[in-house]
Amino acid sequence: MAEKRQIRKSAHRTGNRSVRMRNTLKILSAAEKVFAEKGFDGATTQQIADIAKLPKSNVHYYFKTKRDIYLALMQSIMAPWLESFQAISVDDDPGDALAGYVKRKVMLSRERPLASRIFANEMIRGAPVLSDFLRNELRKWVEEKTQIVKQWSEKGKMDDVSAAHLFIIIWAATQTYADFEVQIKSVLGRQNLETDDYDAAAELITRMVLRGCGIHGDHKVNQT
Amino acid sequence: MAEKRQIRKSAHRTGNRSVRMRNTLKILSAAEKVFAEKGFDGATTQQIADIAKLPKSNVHYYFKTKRDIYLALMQSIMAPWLESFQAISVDDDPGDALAGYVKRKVMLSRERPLASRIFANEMIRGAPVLSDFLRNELRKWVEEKTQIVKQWSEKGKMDDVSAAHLFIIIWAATQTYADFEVQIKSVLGRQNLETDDYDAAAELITRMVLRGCGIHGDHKVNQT
DNA sequence: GTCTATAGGCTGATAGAC
DNA sequence: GTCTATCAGCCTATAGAC
Repeated sequence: MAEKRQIRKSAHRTGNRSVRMRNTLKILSAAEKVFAEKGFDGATTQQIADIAKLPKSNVHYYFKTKRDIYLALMQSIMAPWLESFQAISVDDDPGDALAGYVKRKVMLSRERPLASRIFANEMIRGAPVLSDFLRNELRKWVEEKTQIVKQWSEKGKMDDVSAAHLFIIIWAATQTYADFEVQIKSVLGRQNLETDDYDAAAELITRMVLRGCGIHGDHKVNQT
Repeated sequence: MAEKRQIRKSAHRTGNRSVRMRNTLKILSAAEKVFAEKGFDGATTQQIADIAKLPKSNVHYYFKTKRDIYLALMQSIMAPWLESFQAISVDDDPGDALAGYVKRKVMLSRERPLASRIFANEMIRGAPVLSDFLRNELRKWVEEKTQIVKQWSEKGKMDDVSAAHLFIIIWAATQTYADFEVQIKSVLGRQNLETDDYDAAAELITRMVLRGCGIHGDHKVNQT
């Protein structure tokens, strides 16, 4: 009987966990759409529930508050951002490292445009949720890269440019292809952005970055 | 007696018009703050009224709906944008024209950051209000500039780059200093962005643009 | 032109039956 | 884990006294 109960309990737990995971993912996926388009204040739990095809109260069962959904979502959004941070070390060739970074960021804009828009909304609002991330992780990352750029320029591999401004511009140029997609489709006269468009973007951004840094020659893209 | 009435009427009208104008401006100024931070859906007429220091019903007296406030505001936001479009003609030196355009756009980001953020929100939402502007005016402007760039490159004044992608990147790089101001302050370790920071931004963006386009030499900034 | 009062609807969130 | 019913509060917008 003890065994029986344990089996039932276990089956029950497994069942719950898989249902929980499935619904949690449905909610986060729906929330990504709504928060990206409406911003935090404009988004409603009702819209999220509708898109997730769950009753609103069910959404509140998995996430106590709207803010909790937003926080969970922000975690999943920041993970790829942080991964793209790796690479770029002193031992790299600056041209390869920067070209690879631009390429990865453009790919991220293509693959997760909604994530990029939610991040943009968060920044426009003044980063109420990500202010710690900005002050700590990001700040520290830029300081590290500043040192690397300094060393690269001392070795004569590139000009002495401000790493902070350089990355600000790279982020802006790459993320704009996700955040301002409507505008870009209009300007390019496209119904949808295709591989060629993202390639053209990555190529021009890379050329501007490398030449702007005084880096010459061909560069293999540093895939991570 | 006819004169008297006319004088009174006239005085009355003048009084109304000046009150109307003053309050309309107060509302638009307040709305700029609220729409910039909360987006269209997140903004409330109550917040706008509070910041404008007017009763909410008074706001509805001047603008029938929240959307009307937004539309009026968008007009005032787009005016400087459209002005910055002028300049850049075939007769210009490409280096001077592009350097001047970057400079003006960075200045706009500094002077009207809220306007830039409202525009960003509008694009992120999918441009429900500005879609006509994107399809017509903006599209046409880029096509004109594409021709100019082509002629410049045929004359050997610059490389044959995509004008569309070039301007997309310039817009992104310059507007990011308004839209993502929190992030930039964090990364630069500043409490507030100062003249030097905007100058450094304009300088690096200009260098990247000019070198990316294969334009060499010094360039005077084309102020308009 | 101003402002109080209020309509009518939607919001985030919860209680409690199943 | 699901879902109906419901709460208190806020929302846009308007009516109507002044």
